[in-house]
Amino acid sequence: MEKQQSGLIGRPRGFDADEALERAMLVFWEHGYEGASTAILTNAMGISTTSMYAAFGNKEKLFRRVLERYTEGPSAYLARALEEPTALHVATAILAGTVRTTTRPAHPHGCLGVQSALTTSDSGQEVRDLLVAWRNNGYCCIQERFQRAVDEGDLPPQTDPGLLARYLTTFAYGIAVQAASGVGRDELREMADAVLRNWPLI
Amino acid sequence: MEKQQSGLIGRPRGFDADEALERAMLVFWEHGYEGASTAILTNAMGISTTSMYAAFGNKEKLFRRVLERYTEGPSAYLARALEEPTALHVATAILAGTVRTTTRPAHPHGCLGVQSALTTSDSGQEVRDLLVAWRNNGYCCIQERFQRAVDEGDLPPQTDPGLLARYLTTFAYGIAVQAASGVGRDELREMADAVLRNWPLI
DNA sequence: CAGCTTCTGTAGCGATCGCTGCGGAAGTTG
DNA sequence: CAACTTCCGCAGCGATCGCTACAGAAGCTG
Repeated sequence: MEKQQSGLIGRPRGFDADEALERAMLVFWEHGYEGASTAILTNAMGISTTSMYAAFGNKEKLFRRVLERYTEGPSAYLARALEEPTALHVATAILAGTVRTTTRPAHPHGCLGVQSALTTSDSGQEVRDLLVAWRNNGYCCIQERFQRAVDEGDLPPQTDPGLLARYLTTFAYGIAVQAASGVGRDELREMADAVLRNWPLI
Repeated sequence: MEKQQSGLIGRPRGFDADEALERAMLVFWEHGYEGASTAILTNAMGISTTSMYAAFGNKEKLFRRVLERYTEGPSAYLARALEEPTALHVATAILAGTVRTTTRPAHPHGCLGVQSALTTSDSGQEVRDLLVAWRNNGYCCIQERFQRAVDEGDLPPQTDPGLLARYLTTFAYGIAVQAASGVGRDELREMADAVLRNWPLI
């Protein structure tokens, strides 16, 4: 159902699934999971509802694919940041990436992983939980990275890696909300710079 | 339509409008503006849809009333905080109030003003804009308070009140997202304390 | 070409959305 | 009590929700 299983037999798909996912991502990003109706989604994707359901299963599965794409695309700065040599470099890359991604011109403002389903109706609870897990996963990766920094002597030994990761993610979430509210890139970057001048705060 | 205009003539309202608003607030707080259906709202309020429309006009007007109630109730810590004698006291009261309100047991977690309509469908844009304005109003009040602190010599003269207010609100929004994601009160309070130990950061 | 598989456009499913017309019930004023 | 005003339960409005059955079109393999 979800993908062509026989491979090359039959009529091939008449649209680029990758580009359709990209367009769906922008709709979910702007309107949220429940705010994006299948009609708006399929219209933006340039395909019929039938094609969307044949290719992706249903709306929730489409969103899960979109979230994967978001993680490997606009949010990929996080994975790259974790590979920076020092905790300060990590934090710098995360905040710079957050500001850049949440205020990109001609893109929806804010963070898809934050604003897509902070609250939902009962039928959206699973997606809400999915995004809670998504954010928590990011937090855990940062925490582990900071723990490594402590072990390596990059951060003071009395540093609490969990608390420091909580501080950094809290700030990043706040930037996402500010961006979604229309606050400009320059102001957010200036603020992030001030935070980094006082690193590590905790 | 919205309220009894003749005063005492006719059959009096059969429910407590204040308590109905309180219950509606909890529903909007938990499910967001669009995630809270009129059926769930009226059921929680204990009244029929007809009564709700007669008393409050429509769903959007009900939400506006709820937002006023939220501002004067759970979010009243902000107005009180602005009256604290020093900028540090202001910031301390704001962060303490944010943590307390967003993690109150037996209440929805997070901040109604942040999570009710970060993203919406087209029909919810007005409420989304309303909450953007609500958050911006809070920011402006804090900025003006910090400007006063600079004028009074409470903050260093080179301090940028706008940037400092942006920093504080960003952190508060981040706390709200963390709380909505299930992060506990103690951890958030510990983090807020660390931020306040480094005040003013900017 | 024939025969097969898959895709896609139309049309519409049941359910829910926000909202309302209507008539009887309920409480107030003389 | 009668007359009046307002409230509220029932029922249902048109629109939209996520989703799907169906059949013909389209492209593959022989």
